[in-house]
Amino acid sequence: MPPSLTSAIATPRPRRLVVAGTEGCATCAICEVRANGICSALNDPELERLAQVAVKVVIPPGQIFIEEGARADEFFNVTSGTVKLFKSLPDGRRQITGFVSVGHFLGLAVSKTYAFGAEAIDQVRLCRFSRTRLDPVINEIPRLERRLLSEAANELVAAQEQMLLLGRKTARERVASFLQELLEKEYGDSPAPGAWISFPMTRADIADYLGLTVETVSRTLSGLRREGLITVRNGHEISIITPSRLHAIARGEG
Amino acid sequence: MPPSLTSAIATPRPRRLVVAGTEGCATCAICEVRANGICSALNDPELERLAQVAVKVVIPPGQIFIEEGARADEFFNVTSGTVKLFKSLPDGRRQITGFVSVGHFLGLAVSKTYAFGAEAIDQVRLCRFSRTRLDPVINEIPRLERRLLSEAANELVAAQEQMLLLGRKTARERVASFLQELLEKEYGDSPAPGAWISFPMTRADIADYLGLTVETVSRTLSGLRREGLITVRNGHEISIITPSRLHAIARGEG
DNA sequence: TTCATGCAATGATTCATATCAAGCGATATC
DNA sequence: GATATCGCTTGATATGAATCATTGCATGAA
Repeated sequence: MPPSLTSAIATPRPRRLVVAGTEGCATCAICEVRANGICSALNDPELERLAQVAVKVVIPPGQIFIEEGARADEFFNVTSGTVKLFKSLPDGRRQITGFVSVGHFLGLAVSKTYAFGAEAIDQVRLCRFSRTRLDPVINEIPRLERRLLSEAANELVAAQEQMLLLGRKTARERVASFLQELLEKEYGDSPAPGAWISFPMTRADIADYLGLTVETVSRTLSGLRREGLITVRNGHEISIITPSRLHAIARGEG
Repeated sequence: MPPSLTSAIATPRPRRLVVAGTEGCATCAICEVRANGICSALNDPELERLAQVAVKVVIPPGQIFIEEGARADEFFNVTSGTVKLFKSLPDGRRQITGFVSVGHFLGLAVSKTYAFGAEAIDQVRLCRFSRTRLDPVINEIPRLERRLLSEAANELVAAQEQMLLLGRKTARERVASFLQELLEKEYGDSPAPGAWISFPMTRADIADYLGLTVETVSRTLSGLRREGLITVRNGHEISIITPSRLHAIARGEG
């Protein structure tokens, strides 16, 4: 009955939050991701202000650093690596609501607790902000709030697209949409046919993201491969031979 | 292959946007929904400022007033009635991403176009704002922006919950979740067992919201009725006999 | 080397939900 | 007053994806 139970159990539940490494960060101004994320909205003095409340942390692969339902008293800004966001049912079924990487921030919460969990897929670097210390900074810098709003609006659009996928698309269309999304993340809207795209998530992650089982994801990828639409290398690198065909499938016109 | 094609075709595609009625609104201060929506964040002079850019409109049932992909140059604030938001596939499959009623605002868009459509279910009253005229007002009133951000965060949480539903819940769990949601909208978290809740959406709407077919929604409701968990009256009123049982089912513990 | 473990692919079978079909009341149309 | 049409329900059947089962291939440990 529960579709993703197996994948949820097969995956070893990573241990509880232990911050693996922290480094002081007095110099957001020279941060390697300054052009991304919330920081891109700020000038030097504002960054200086932000730096005072930021701590850099490193999260090893597989570690959950936001626990569903935990007190939401921290904000994060991803500076490298890939994070999966998820929601779970009591029996272990899991839905991944998004994969986020450099530039994205995490922790926007309505209530006092996080409505979702977050787990590092590969090694992840984050900027961590205490909420109580970040709030006054946000109040001081309207552009920062503007930036958060636009980020939230973006995520909302992505979420609506994903609802369409989960509610109405076939397995084939879902997998095609996922690959399409990878392609867009890498190259924007310029297709670049034949280029290799590598992705860190496992088949189980993809399944939990697309509302399918591991087997269906695997079979569907094999199918697309057999049809000559894609090539797969080492399991975690794909090359999209015919982006336009894939795009058509993703929209249900395949 | 396309699950909701039938329901999409069965539903007569409502005609294009024609604003049915407009009334000037110089008096947001005495607006009946002042306590709700974006207005609740404002004091009298601020409301006065807002009123200058607002127009009240009335939308008849079935009319689409936001067209997917259309230029996004208006904001709306729902003052009465119920609206369904949706996304569609080229072949007509449709996913309803949410039902919104009094207090909600619509039109937060990332790009220059709306990523979703909006259709009135019953008669809907809206406050309409031209985006170009609203933007400066938002800049002037930080609290307004704060309010928009919190609203967006709320919607994001709801969207994640819905992704979990669409990706991982069974038909029974989906319908139970929907009823649960109706109950919460009406009574917050105090169950009020036995009270009648009326809802305006059709079975087809519910199906398109839950990623099911009309038939499955109907059968599932009948099942819950037969089991004595709910009572249905006139098709659009339900009474939840055992809220806790329903809640358990919705979370997959039924 | 051998063994265990995790991840992916694939085949056989089952099952939940879609599809197809029919009927029923309410409301609207001619 | 006959006849559509719409929204909903229910039954019979089909099917796409889940489930169950096996295998292969890495990688890491003993």
